[in-house]
Amino acid sequence: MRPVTVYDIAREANVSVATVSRVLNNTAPVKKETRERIVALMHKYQFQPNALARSLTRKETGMIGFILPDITNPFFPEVLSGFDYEARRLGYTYFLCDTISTNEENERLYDRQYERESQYLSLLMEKQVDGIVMIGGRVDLAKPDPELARELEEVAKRVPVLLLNGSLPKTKLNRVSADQKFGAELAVQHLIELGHRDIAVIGGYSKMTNTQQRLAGFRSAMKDAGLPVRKEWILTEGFSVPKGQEYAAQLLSAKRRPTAIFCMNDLLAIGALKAAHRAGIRVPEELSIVGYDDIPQATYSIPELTTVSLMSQEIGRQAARTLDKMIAGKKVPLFQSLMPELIVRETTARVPGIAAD
Amino acid sequence: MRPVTVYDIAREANVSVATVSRVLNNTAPVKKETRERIVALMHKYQFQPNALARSLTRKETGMIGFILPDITNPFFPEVLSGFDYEARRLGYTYFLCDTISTNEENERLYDRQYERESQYLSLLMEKQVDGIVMIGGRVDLAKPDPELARELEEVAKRVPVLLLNGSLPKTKLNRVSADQKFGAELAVQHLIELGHRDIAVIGGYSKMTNTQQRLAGFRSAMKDAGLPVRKEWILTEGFSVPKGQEYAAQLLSAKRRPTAIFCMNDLLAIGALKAAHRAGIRVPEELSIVGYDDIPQATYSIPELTTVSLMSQEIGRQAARTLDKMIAGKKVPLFQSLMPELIVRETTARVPGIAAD
DNA sequence: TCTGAATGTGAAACGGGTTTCATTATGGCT
DNA sequence: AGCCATAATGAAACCCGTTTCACATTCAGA
Repeated sequence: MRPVTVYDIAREANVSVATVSRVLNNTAPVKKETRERIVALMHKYQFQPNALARSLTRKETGMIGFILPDITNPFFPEVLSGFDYEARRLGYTYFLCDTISTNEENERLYDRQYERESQYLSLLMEKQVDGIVMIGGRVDLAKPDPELARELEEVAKRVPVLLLNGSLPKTKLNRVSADQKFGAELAVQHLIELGHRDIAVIGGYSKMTNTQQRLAGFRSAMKDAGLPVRKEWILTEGFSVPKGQEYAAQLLSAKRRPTAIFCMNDLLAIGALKAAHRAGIRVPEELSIVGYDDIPQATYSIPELTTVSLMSQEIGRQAARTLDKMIAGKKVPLFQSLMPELIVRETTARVPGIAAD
Repeated sequence: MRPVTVYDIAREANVSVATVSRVLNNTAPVKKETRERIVALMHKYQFQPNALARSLTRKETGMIGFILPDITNPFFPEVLSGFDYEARRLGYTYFLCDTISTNEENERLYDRQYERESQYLSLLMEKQVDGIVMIGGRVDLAKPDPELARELEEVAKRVPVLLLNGSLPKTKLNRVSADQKFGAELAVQHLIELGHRDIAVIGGYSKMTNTQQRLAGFRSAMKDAGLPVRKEWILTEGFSVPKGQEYAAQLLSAKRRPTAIFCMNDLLAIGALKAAHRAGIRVPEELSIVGYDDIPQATYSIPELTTVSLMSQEIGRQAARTLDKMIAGKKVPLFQSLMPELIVRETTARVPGIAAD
């Protein structure tokens, strides 16, 4: 059976569709009894206006595209849940666009990710979304992908685009990010205050903006404290638990080993925790570990992770609010920065051999 | 600047819009040179067909609504990622509909969840989605919510609806689920084979179908082995890490305590692990723990969790495939069941005091 | 009583595609 | 040479709302 339309309602109410539309949207006064007759019919037939038709003329859909690299990475659900909260409140629905591929064996493949980003960008345009938010992937590259830059600028001419936790230097795209350098400084300063001098860093991808900024934070904190940075204690390229375990195992098996490890995310920190455990090294007594992101899992581990909170939910919320303003044509700052917080839990302690104050 | 339409292309190519549409969709033969002329113009202007307009006539949108209770619960991203994989392959995009509320303090509120489900249902209808998949929430209630049942049956008349890992007894709604009872039997039999006789169960919600089924599996496995079930060792109402910790702590502090705990999900198991650690009880030497779901975090803990894999990704994939068939009007089985697998890792061992074979 | 403003309503155009139907040109085959 | 199937294309209707414009009423104020 065909869904009921404004025409059906109009016919049965003996009015024109214009009038039906008017009561539907409250856009013009309608005589009380006429209105009631129409409303009654709408209820009777459970009339639901076709959003496609409506959007076609109104030129707004209330739909947003959210492009992210991998929903199974717990950082993104956090951001997304903040975004969801505000977006829903503001009357938007959103397409989730995951750019990772998995093969039949459920292994994650990052190789075609960039291609996917482009595909989604044009798909979303066709779907006439009101706005697009992008996080991760090529947005995170320090050396901006010229292809993506060109593409995004093209897209941004037609529909508001917001970049989260990343940037595309040389382009004028709006973005909201956590201050990565500051976050890293927070973490490293904390370790230094605990007496650590031998601090290693693991994880991240050297090509990513975020990683570079955090590394910069690390370096600046070390420099401020007059501490040397040892190249062989900076192990990048990776963001997963296994990688964390691998790098930490490597560090811990060397003759000289660090007393603290700063991890580029919590997953790595969890891996480091496992490596320490396997090596029989106690955390935090013999080794301090600090993570980054403050995903929920940071409190699941034993001991619980000391970490830097990016306030992921807050980023998501801010994204929704900002995008809404952009859609409404209001002015928004080109760049919004959120200050991370250090969350001290159980994986950090005074450096071994130094008495507490 | 106004986006370019088929009319613009048609005018400049000196053809009618019908012809443009034909090359766009390859629905009828078009003379080679005409086609080339049109294609060239499409490239020149970067023509992107308006999906709204297209969907309006075609009466299909390629959009699906995915309703779930809480994206930050790691089980759902797993399912979703499987769903994403297949849905994308089949040419669908989907709206993510999270029904949980969070207040400004980021606390999760479950109270208005049911209301949200209903709101999303009608929103999705208005958006003209081709299909809807629902997981968790009221779908999971053993005593079906008559309101939801009525509503869903109404919706299902218009658009295919698929229920994941749940059911709505008395309704004829398609569903795909993991066999919860079987999964629980797997877990409990494993413990029994290791010599455990004193087995406790924690977590779940007594009103939920899944919980009841798993409990049934637990009971049947115990009965088959001729073991008694102690009421005070079944602690339900909860699915989180803190709850797991709380319940396990309670069990472990009693005079007589179980030698094994079967947890209704991995989050609870992680909590139990923490409780054991705090109580100074070694896992698995003194206490065996088995989880449920096999979320990625199950391998992050120390020791790694023995758990039951629901093959969450597989459920998501199957959902996408099935929904696609339903949309295409093909016949699909009313109920599809996936068999869970036991994943033995490090949290289970022979019961203390009994030598290995 | 007259007038300008506000109320109430319908006809028709519009948004941007798809699809049906009709028409003409073309090619293969007897 | 004649005929039918197929290719190639356009005009117009359609999908389902919104919006503009025009027109008729009603009402308050002078």
